[in-house]
Amino acid sequence: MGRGKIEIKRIENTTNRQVTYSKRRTGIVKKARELTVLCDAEVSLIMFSSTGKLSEYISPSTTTKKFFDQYQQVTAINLWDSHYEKMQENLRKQKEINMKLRKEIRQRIGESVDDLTFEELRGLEQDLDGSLKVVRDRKYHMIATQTETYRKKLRNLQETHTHLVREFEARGEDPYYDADYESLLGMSSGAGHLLPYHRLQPSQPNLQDADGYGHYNLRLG
Amino acid sequence: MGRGKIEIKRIENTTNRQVTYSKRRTGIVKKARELTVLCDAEVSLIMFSSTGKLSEYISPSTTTKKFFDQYQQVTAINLWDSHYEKMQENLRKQKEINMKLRKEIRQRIGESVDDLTFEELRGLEQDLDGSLKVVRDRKYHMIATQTETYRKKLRNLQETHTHLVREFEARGEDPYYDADYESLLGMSSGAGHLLPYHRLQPSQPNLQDADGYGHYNLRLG
DNA sequence: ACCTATTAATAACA
DNA sequence: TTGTTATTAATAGGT
Repeated sequence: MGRGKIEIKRIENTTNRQVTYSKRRTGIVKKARELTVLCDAEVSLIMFSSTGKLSEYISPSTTTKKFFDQYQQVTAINLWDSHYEKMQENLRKQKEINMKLRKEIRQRIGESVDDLTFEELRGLEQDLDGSLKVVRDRKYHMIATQTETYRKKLRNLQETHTHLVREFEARGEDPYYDADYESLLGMSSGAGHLLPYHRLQPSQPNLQDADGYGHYNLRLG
Repeated sequence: MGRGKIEIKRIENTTNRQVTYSKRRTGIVKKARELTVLCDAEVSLIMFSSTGKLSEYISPSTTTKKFFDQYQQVTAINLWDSHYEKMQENLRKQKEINMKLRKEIRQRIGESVDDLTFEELRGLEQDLDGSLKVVRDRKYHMIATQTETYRKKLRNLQETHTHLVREFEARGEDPYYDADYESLLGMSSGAGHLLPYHRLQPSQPNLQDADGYGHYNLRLG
């Protein structure tokens, strides 16, 4: 329907394409309106030009939203809605849980303990007592472990020293080195038990802080 | 364009109207498709017949959702999206907080205490110790209060009885009731079990937004 | 559904 | 963009 028949394929000439878009757009909107009126139908026509410009026709007596709703009702794209509902419900639950947790913590901390019944109080006390025991045990275990590590390292060091000394002795080197070594030992440790000829007795772990909060250097490893 | 010109107004004859709808629907969809191809446009055409039947054309390479998104982006019906984003973010935060709270509780209970540093352990121990003290204090205070109440009641009872006895004495009755009263006292003054133990459900906190995270009114108007 | 006279849309051009 | 117009496309009414 024009001065010549055209093939239905993309019009490469930009100007031409835009002119055609404009004219045909007018035409299709007219068709949509006619369909609406003649046949008592509801029509939504939305178009984006290649440049992204929006045009639309929506049959009167129908808002866009209403149209979408109707469309969704038919096509079940309203998964959205249920998703939304679920999300809201989820949020509500999360908040609720949250509050309960907060309250529990508050009580465990010792706040807001005034409105508990005696039985609840007694239960909470026992809980706390148990927890405290666990934590203390863990602490002591940690101290013990670290102490043990420390002792092992110490023992290792001693053995290294022993080997060193034996090497020196085996080589029968200039006694200069011996003297030097002895003085070195004397300076570096001041502890008789580090001397290679003394066997270390298994000393007790240093637990003087067992009842307090001792300052061990626990990051030996 | 037909055997005669027609006025653009509702076709009253139902059959005629439906035939026309069918024919014109085909026509307009063809137009839409041509527009899409010729002009490189995106087109959404949705139609409901007067009987509620849905027909649609949506340009290929565009999903319905994408189309809606694009439409909403242009028309600002996308209030939705931002609401949704906020909600999702909110939910994420709630869950995160939740996890932290759970972890804290677990540690306070004494579980999952193994991955704490020594310092953290020490802090936790002190916390627990403090909390335990608070709870114990509360418990003792409760006992004291209850005991005091009990004593007052007892005293009251005694006074009442004393008055009674005096009345009896004044009336010259046999002091038989004295003995009975004493034995009654002996039985009931065991104290502890008179405390009113109530096993109550943990009180339900009012959860309305008390956590400070605003609750959005997410519904579209 | 199909047919086709007739009207409507529009391609090319200005 | 808008207008003109030759030409094609859509379709109303009838079968």
